[in-house]
Amino acid sequence: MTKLLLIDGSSLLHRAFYALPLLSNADGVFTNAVHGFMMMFNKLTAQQQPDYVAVCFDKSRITFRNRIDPEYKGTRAATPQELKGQFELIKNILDAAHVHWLELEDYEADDLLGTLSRLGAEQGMSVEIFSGDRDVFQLVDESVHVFMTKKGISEIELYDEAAVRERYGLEPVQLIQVKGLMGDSSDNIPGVPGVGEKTALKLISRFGSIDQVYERLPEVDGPKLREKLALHQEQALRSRELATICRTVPLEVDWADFAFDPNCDKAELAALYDKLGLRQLSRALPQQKAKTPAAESLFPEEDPFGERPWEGSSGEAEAASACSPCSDVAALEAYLAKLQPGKSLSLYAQWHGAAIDGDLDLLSLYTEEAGPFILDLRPGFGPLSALRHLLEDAALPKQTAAAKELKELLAAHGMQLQGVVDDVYLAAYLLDPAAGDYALEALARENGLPLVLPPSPQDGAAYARLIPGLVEKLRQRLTECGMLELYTDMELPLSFVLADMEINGINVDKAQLEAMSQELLAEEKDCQSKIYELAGMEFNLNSPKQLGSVLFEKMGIPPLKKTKTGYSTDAEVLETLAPLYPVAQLLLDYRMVAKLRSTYTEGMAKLINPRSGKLHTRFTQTVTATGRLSSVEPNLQNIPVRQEQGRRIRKVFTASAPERLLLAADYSQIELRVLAHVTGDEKLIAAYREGEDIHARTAAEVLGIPLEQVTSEQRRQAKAVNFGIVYGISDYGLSRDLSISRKEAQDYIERYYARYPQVEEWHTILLEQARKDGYVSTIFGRRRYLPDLNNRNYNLRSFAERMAMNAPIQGSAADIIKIAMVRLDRELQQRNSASRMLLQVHDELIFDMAPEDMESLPKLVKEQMEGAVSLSVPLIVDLKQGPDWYTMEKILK
DNA sequence: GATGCACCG
DNA sequence: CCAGGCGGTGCATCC
Repeated sequence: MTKLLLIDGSSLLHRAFYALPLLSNADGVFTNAVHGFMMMFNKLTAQQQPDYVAVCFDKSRITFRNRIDPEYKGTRAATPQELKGQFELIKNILDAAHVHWLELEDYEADDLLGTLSRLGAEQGMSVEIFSGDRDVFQLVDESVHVFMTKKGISEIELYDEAAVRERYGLEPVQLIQVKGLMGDSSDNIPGVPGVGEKTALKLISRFGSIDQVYERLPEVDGPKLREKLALHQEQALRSRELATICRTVPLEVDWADFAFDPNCDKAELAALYDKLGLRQLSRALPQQKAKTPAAESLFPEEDPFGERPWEGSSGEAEAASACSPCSDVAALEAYLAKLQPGKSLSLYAQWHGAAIDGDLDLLSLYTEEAGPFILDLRPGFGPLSALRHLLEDAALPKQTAAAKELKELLAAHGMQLQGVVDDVYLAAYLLDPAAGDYALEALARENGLPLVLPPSPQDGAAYARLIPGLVEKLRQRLTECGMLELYTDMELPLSFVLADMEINGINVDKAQLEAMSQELLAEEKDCQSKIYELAGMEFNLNSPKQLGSVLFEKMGIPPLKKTKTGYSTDAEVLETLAPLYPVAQLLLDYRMVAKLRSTYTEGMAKLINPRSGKLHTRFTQTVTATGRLSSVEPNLQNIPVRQEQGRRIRKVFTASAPERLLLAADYSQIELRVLAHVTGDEKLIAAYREGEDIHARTAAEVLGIPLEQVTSEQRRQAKAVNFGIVYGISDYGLSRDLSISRKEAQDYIERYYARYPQVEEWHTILLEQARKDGYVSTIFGRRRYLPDLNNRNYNLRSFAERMAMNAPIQGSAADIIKIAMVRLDRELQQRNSASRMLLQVHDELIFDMAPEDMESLPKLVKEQMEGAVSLSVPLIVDLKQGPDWYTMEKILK
């Protein structure tokens, strides 16, 4: 059978561009996307051996779809400059390779694929479409199949009719109907607001098409959904039109033009590859004629640095050979001899396991004068000592990525890292705290820096050489955003404090922990057998699915709530059922003890460091969107406290010696105090200055009654309202929390705003400004970007609005405690104190207190925390001390 | 890898 | 009524 291969050139070039590091050749021409594209092309054509091939491109941004909806694809970001040029390049390469390509004014590549696949199929050909865009699934039929990129570009998946049916539960052509209903935010196709993929798939699989949905609208479940559909019928039909690939583009096709000959003359292509510095592709040319068997993947994982595309295009063969991992002390000393005093040194460490264990694999160094050096420490740590005088020299400025970990790694070898003036991760985090990932290569690309990483034959790359350029660029951006101080005076100093806290660790009583595990296990089994008895069968209690079917089907208990996938069995449901169904209470008991054992007693016991006998959590400084820290392995920021049985876990956390005590200092209502400050609300400020009970005051204000008459129930409700204000209030959330109707919750909020008009005004102005700026800020200028504030989707927009209202509050509180930590650490160092800061739990600091500090430390901590900043309301810190984290008594200071 | 659930501030 | 008042991590199940 004649085989026609159709390639979505626009989509695949984009895919390749974002999947590969941004590399340029010796002439500064960017080639990563064309490299990736041709690798994919060669692999697929070798595998499939098509008789005809065509590569289709978008011609321009404006197409016939813009006449249907002027906003179509209106939200698309501009194509990056580094990619734009590669579209011309790839067309030249395709010409040189004698591969037919086409583009047509007014149409997208998809439409050309749709039309050519139809024409090919009509000619009796078997058609394969290769794309990175799922929209082409609608073209799949008996004779048209789709190859879709998966996970970047290294894997490809084949979709035939059966595969599409399996994935979506629908016929391929019905996907047009689905997209009409759900829309597509990336193409700016509106769809029906409030209808997502789940609902759309459900509707189409039941009714078959949008037309049938509307024909049989009364049969659709749910009045709200019916209303939404009815309201947006026109938009749904228009969205479907936009989503439909045109299969009747006026094309004059002479199949002879499409003929693909792998053995044609490649001289011109080879010359072009050489000119572009695409060595790997160039080398593959002659072999390609001999039809090499297809490789498993484009970039085999087992040799991640061996055949990467930047090899050969770096134009730095000398530097490359000079920076293979090296463990030779003489070579290192020769390198160090080239350094000039006072010039900064860039450092990048690679290690395995926890950094505090010091298992360094590679340490990459870079200086402008001496270039890169990769120190291979896997054979042993001996060579590291040659660096001691440099690493400990505070006068030698050092630029790093992950300074906290580097400090820890070196501390494990008895070295005190000094002189760190930059950490690109912290800088990048401040610039976009929601990004989530700050890999050096990606940072270099995003910041428009040429990525010239010489390869190294084994398994290291001279990453340190990326650091100086990044530092320059990121510092410049921080300055522009007014965040440089946040970087130099808060995050960077804090990272060293955190390193010491992690290295120090916290003492735990392992024997007690293990005894608790045993007790909990016994209790768990007890609950388990009782539940089995009541259920009349045995099943997996930890499976919400099995549990749901036992409770709500077999036992006939009424299901109160559903989740996306089935019955809800969460604590709220079980608590409601508990008075009537004893099994519900048993399940709650079971869940509690199972949680305590698996996560806390057993989970933590596994993480005790065998050398120190302590728990060394890691504080992550670049994870939260608001500026808070988080804690992992183990998470010591969520040790149980609210219920007595869980709270007992705290007994295992003890001071590091019998004569010492733990000191806990927590800010009282710091977030509400920050709210009072940022809103400038007179009533809130007055209440805090008077030292009033803020929740009771809120109840009195909102209910219009005297403070003395507020009942405890009214106070509880007011407390929930205050939380709501901090979290970004919504009537839905408050109604859930207080088990009241939405209307009543709305009422509460309105009355709150009426009594605290400056809070309402702050919310209004904040959102207005944030919609314009695209971000909100803390008191200290820390930003959070919220692009969804202008999203057309109500849910996404509302979500962003709540984040906007919460982030300045939560983030400012995080800033304040960070300031206190940095200052307290300095004070302790200055005093040469034997007391240690151990933990931070968002609004609380835990110290291990030396006997001689028992008078002074509580005073110092209180002073420093309360005086970290001066707000328009006082900050109050409460202190407790005791031999363990459970047995704590208030200190009156 | 996503989901449900449970723990914290 | 698709799921939600904010910010996290960890365990277990299921796909």
